[in-house]
Amino acid sequence: MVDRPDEPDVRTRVVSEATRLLAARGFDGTTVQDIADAVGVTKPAVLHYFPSKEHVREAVLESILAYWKDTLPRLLLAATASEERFDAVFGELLRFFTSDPNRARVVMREALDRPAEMRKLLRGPVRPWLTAVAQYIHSGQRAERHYADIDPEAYVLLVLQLVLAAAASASVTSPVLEGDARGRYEREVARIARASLFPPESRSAPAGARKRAR
Amino acid sequence: MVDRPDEPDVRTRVVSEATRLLAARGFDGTTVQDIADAVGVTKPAVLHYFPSKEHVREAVLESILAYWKDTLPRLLLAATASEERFDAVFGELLRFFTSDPNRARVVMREALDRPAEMRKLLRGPVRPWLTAVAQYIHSGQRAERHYADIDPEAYVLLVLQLVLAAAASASVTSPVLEGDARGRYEREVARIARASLFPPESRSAPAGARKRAR
DNA sequence: CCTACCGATCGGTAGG
DNA sequence: CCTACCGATCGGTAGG
Repeated sequence: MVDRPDEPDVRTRVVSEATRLLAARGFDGTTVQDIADAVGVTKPAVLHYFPSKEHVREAVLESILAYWKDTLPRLLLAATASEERFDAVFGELLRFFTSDPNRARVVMREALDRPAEMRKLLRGPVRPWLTAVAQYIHSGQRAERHYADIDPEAYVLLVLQLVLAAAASASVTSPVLEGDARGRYEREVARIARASLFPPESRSAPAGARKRAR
Repeated sequence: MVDRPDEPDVRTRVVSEATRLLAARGFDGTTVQDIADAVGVTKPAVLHYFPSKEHVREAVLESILAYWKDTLPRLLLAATASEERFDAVFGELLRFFTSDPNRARVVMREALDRPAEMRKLLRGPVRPWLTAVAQYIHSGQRAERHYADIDPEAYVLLVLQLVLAAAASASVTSPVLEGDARGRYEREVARIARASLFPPESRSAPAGARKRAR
């Protein structure tokens, strides 16, 4: 357990490199040797810290979920106004996943590879937070801040998916866009999420067709 | 090469079963033997029709893309009005992928597993169609039918992603929703795509259009 | 299309 | 006795 104090311990580095490799190649496409090579240790060394390859996968997913277990409640409780709350949660969601697209890729692969486990996660530990956010939208609907025909639960799940998909595939889709592709892509994600939640202000209504440089 | 006339030939059945298996387990998680067993032939039989496992993968992806190469131009040319065009293309997109979620899963896995190839596809053969749809949105903006601040190219890419993600993961996210989960999910996808494109009609306008901070 | 195989490489574990 | 590993190789299975 004792380690050099000036560098991250092997466990931490395994999780970090495994995140990168699992995102790029998937679980079956990554060997324990690949992870060991990336960290700079031997394969048995990796299997000393994690009893099996499966344990590495779980640690990677856990490191991503752990962040939100702490952050989401803090964001929801800190913001009081409705729009503040949207900006705080959505902004952090977008920032977290675009700042390291590998996190989004790992989550998407997990949903594809192990749907049963992901379902269990959504119906269990994640559920209360989805419900909480949906509840805020529902309140906003009663106060006529949001569109009346939103399905709050479905909206929350779909915006989450949109952010994940956008972050995971920005490097693939960006070359299609000219100029600041990443910026354009991220701004449009935020615009879609916002425009489908908040009706436009009267002044910014359809009319003023501003033409976009391109 | 000769086959019974009353049942699909082996090639077709391999593509069909491989779509299912690749969607569920991915390329590295699927063995040629798995495909052979699903079809009811031996492994060498599969490798008789397709020179390698890689050729099976390409045939699966091709069978999905081929549909759109025919359908998209037809839909774009048939509809004349702007809203008709949106409904026609978006509706068919949603129908195609939700009617067999495995198609969406295969495309998503392909984007994750082979980003370079997917990039080439987007910049090459798919590009003209993305541009065409974006161009229609751009025209709609000039005619003040759409929001002025839409980034058409980014919007098209993101709606495509949203539909793919929604279709691919409906079986995972649906258990969170009560009642007709699939229906709620699909209706909300359509609502988000529409509400972020078309400003609301005046009658359905936001009651208390409030000011947005940020 | 099957039976019978190949070179290689997989995840995991032995003794030291 | 423990920890933190290494070199070597296990039984099985992959694509072809």
